[in-house]
Amino acid sequence: MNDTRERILDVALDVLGQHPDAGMGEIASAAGVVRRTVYGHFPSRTELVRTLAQRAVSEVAAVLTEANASDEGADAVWADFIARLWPLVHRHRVLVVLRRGEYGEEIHALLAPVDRTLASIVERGQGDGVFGRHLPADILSQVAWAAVFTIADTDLAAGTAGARAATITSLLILGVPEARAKALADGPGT
Amino acid sequence: MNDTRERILDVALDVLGQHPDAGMGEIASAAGVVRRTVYGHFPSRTELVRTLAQRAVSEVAAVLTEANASDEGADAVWADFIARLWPLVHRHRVLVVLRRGEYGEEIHALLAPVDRTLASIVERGQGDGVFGRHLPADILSQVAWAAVFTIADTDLAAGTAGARAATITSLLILGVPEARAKALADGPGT
DNA sequence: GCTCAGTTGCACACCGGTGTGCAACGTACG
DNA sequence: CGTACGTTGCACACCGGTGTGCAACTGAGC
Repeated sequence: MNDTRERILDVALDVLGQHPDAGMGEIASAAGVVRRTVYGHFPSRTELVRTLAQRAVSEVAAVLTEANASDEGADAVWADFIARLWPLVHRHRVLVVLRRGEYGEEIHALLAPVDRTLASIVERGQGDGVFGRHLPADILSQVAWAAVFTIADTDLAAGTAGARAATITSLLILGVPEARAKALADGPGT
Repeated sequence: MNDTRERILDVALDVLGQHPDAGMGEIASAAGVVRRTVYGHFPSRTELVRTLAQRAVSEVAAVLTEANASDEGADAVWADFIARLWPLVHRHRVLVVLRRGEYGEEIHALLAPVDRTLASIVERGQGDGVFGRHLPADILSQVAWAAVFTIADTDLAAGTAGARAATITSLLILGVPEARAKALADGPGT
């Protein structure tokens, strides 16, 4: 089957997210296939990880674009983004995990456009007074972003509770008052 | 010299913090010593990492105990803790980094008392109404704690700006209003 | 029934890191 | 001066993961 390749990529995303040092053997058996078969689809482990990372980044970039298309305030855009992102947050866990170690440089480069968009949203929010100025926009966006993954690693990961928690927490980091953060997390409208 | 052992531990802390997969050779040369010498002080890489982790954890535990000894409010205790922790935050980077991968279990166990104390502080704060209830105390403390290290990884790491940013951000996560957070970050008094 | 693509199950060479053994060296301390 | 300890610079065996080669098998489509 040609969807073997797809299955390998999907499984590798999970496996590497949990255990970034997993070898080709581990990935292969998780995909219900033999190590040799993986090499039939990807010339090297590096190449597998590369395509994996590209796929994950393009998915998050798409979600971000959708959320950013709205003409809502920066806080609503952020909340919308986190809500959309949540169902596939495990697909990015691998990016966060892989960002340290061998592939760090490469993934950082792939993520650069996303980082920039995030920073611009935060910057706009700061300009409008809905976000705080306790940190420069680029760093602030990174910290808020990272918190989402921290929460994804907790017990809350499953269910909608996680999405709500991630949204509220990241908004708090951005300097949004608690009441407003909760309102944004609950109702998609203003 | 017998302080060779100390130097190895110190250097390993930095090296592994930056690059958790560093080998004995890398650590050795960073310590200005030959690989064989490291094995003269530590029977195995595992043992090196173990003593390293114990040392780092006991340092942070000491700082936490100091901060927690005060009878201030939970928010002031937290701010005090982060301020004290900041100068040696790089010594824990290694713990955070190592928490994923091979030594995860072990480090998690070492950190358990710290985690518990942190959670109890947050719980007290929630009871007093100074911290929010958007997350259960144990998870909330972990997220706030993790944010400190996220900030430590940014450009702000050096200087007092980082300490201030880390304190404010973690307090925001805990649900402290921005004005109060800034006040706590600036003045040690109420 | 034949073909062909994908898969399997070995075999192998290679590499890098680990941990050990041992002889030689230097030097601080008696 | 001599000795004793820490360090050095090899040597080596071992292990686990990578990537390749090749023959055999399977199964779906012609």
